[in-house]
Amino acid sequence: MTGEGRARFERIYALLRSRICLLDYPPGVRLREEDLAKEFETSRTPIRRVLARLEDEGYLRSVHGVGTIVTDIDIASLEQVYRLRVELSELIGKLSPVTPDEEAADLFGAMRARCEALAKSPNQRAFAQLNMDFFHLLMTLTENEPLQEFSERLYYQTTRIWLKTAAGLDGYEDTLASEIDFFLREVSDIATAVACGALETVGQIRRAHVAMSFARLKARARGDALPEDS
Amino acid sequence: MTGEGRARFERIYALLRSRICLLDYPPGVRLREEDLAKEFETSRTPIRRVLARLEDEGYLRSVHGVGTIVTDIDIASLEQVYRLRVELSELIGKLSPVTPDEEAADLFGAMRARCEALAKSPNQRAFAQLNMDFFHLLMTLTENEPLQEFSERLYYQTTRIWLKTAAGLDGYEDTLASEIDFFLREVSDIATAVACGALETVGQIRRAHVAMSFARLKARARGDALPEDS
DNA sequence: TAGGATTTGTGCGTATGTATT
DNA sequence: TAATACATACGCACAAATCCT
Repeated sequence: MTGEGRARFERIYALLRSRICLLDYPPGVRLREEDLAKEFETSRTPIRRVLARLEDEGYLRSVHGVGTIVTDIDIASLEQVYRLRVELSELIGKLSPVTPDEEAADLFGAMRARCEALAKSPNQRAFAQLNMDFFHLLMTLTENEPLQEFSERLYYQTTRIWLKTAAGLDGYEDTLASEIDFFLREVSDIATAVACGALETVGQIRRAHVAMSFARLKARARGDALPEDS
Repeated sequence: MTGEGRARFERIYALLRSRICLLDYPPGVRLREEDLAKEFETSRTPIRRVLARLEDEGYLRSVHGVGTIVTDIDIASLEQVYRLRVELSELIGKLSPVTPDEEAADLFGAMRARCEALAKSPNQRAFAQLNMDFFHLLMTLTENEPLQEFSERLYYQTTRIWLKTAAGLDGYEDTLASEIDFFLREVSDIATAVACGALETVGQIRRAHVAMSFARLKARARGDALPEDS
């Protein structure tokens, strides 16, 4: 695959994955090749190429005669994904970290500003988008491509389930506000560390926050009360 | 994809990947969809499904009008892959390690025996196969599926390049014998650790050997003399 | 430079499998 | 249980791109 076709492939792939992970296509939904072909003004063939990749990566499952279904994930599998994600998070600061220049520091500062604005008017979708943007910014701190690729896979898999779980809760508005608060602290701490050029510290902060995020997710799944904000 | 078609897909995928990684298809070789379709007695369509996955995983690159070419990899990229592989190796003992039963210990013992036999009559292809079998046996020690999947990707990518580099050297017979010797030690140490149920130790031994293996590879690429066997 | 040979990419009709009535 | 509707899997023909003479 090369040239123009390649570009179209990447575009459709990124868009569909984004829809899956932002729950525009929630787990269980059936995607129809024909509909997608019509939307992207092409035939079924290039669409099938994209769906095949999304299936290989675990976002979809095609069943002959039925349809192409957005996968769900059980809590046990999710735990495995999260545990690996925790370990990989720290490697950002260990494997080929880049020395952040002033421009990079500014980008992290801008991220903090966006986060503060969000905290004032919480919104789930905006939070999801900001979270995703922050992830991609973090990934620019390492030049290790396999690490980038794997981190991305784990991130998208966990995030969509995180969103699904969060959305299904009673009083999820409080939860959302609370999560945005935790996230603001993370972004803030990491922005500071980046400004100092302390990449290893960035990895450790990230690791801690990913781990805590999953701990809160499990706690809520069990119906526990959240520890008070100190 | 489901049922019979799925099984065929997996079979062809595993076989082609094996051919790529054992250098039956060395880097640069052009695969023709038509030929593969004939060999597996099917049309181009299912073959293209397999090639697409192999391309997504980095083993192949399809170029419109030219062919589907087995990728090569530069030493810089290989270093990135190896460094991540070193880190993931240790996780076998940390993320959902299984408690090995007597049968598992026996399997590792059998692996050691095969390795000792190989040391007496070195053979590159047999070594590659044994190495691959040992890898898969190691993977049974964790139940973390994402870790299994990523480790597998990194293993296959590094192994084929390792083989390519090793095969191209002057006096590679000595190198081969030496590498088999190192490998025998690794298998032996790990078999012992498994027998003790010391999974964390298994991960540490593995990590050390993966790291040393890459160090030797780089040293040979620079044309250094190998340190003497003590 | 032009044209023919070759190979992958695309489009679409048909086969096959599933679910529902 | 059988028939019908419908979606993916497959195979083939043709378009598009590249290479070589």
